[in-house]
Amino acid sequence: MTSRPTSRGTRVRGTRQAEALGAVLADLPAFSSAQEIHAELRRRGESVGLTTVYRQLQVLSQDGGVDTIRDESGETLYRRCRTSGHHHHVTCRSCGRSVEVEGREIERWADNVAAEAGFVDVDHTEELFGRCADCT
Amino acid sequence: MTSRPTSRGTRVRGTRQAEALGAVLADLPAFSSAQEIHAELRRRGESVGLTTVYRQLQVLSQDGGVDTIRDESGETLYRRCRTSGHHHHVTCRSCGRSVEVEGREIERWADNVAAEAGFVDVDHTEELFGRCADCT
DNA sequence: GTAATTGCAAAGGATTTGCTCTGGT
DNA sequence: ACCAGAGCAAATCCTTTGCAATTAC
Repeated sequence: MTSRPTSRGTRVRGTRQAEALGAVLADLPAFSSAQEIHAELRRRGESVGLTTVYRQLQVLSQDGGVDTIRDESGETLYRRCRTSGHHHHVTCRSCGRSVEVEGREIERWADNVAAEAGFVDVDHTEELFGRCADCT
Repeated sequence: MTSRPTSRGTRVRGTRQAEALGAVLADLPAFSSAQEIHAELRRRGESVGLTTVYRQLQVLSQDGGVDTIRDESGETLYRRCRTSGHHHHVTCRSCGRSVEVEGREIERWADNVAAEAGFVDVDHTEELFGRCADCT
C-alpha cells in the first residue's frame, strides 16, 4: 500500500523532503518529470532521494495535489494543480507553458458519444498541445 | 530513420511475418499490446520475433494503418484502424471492446479553448473509457 | 517508543538498438 | 549478388520494490 491518508490524522507531510518538494512544485510553472524535479531539488541544495520524489509525487497526484500527463515518450510529467475539480490542459510544445481549462462541453460530448456507442460509467482523458503564439 | 514508404513502391509488406501480423491485427477486435499480439502470433503457429512485431507496429502506426493508445500502466496498445482521418475511441475497461468515434465538436472546442489561452498550431489527444452497458 | 518515511541498491518491464543472418527479387 | 527485413541478445530508461537506517511526533 502506498499511504492511506488515515482518515483524520495529520499523517502525511512534516518531513524536510516533503517541504522542499512542495516548494519546488509551487515554483515550477511547467509540467516536469520526476527526474527534472529531482534535479531542481539538488540544484537548490536540498538533498532528496529520487525514490522519495517518485513516492511523494505519487501520493500527491492521488490526493489531487498535482496533475499528471504523459509526454509522447511515455514519461510522466507532474505539475502542481491550480484549480480544483475535473479539468484539462493546453501545453506549449516549445516552452512547456501550461494552462488549465475547463471543458463542460467536452464532458457532455464524451458522455453522449459514449452512451450512443453503448457505454456507461464513462471517463476520459484529454490533453491539448500547441505552441504559444509568441513562442520560439 | 525507420522506413520511408518509398513514394510509389509496394515497399513494406511481402514477408511471411508481415502477412501474419496483418492477419492477426485484422482479427483482434480490441486494443492489444505488442506482447499480446506476439503471443497470438505464436498461438497461431506463426513464428515472428517480438522485435519484428514492435518494428512493424511502429511503421503501421505511422502510416495510419493502426491506432495506438496507452493504458494506465503506460503500455502501448495497438489496433487496426477502421476509419480514416482524425478520430477517437471509446474503449471498454472490462472487455476491451473499442469503437471509433468522430468528434468535430471536440476539434472545434479544442481549437477555440487553446486559441483563447494564446496557443496556435493546436493538436490534442482524447480517449474515452467506459463499460459496455451489458459487460461483466 | 513506535510507526512512518527515507533512500540506496537492485529489480522490473516495456521498448529500442547493434549487428549478423536470411529471404526475396 | 544485393538489400530490405528478421531476430536474438544486450542495452535503455523510467519507475517500483526490498529492506535497513532515520526521523517525526
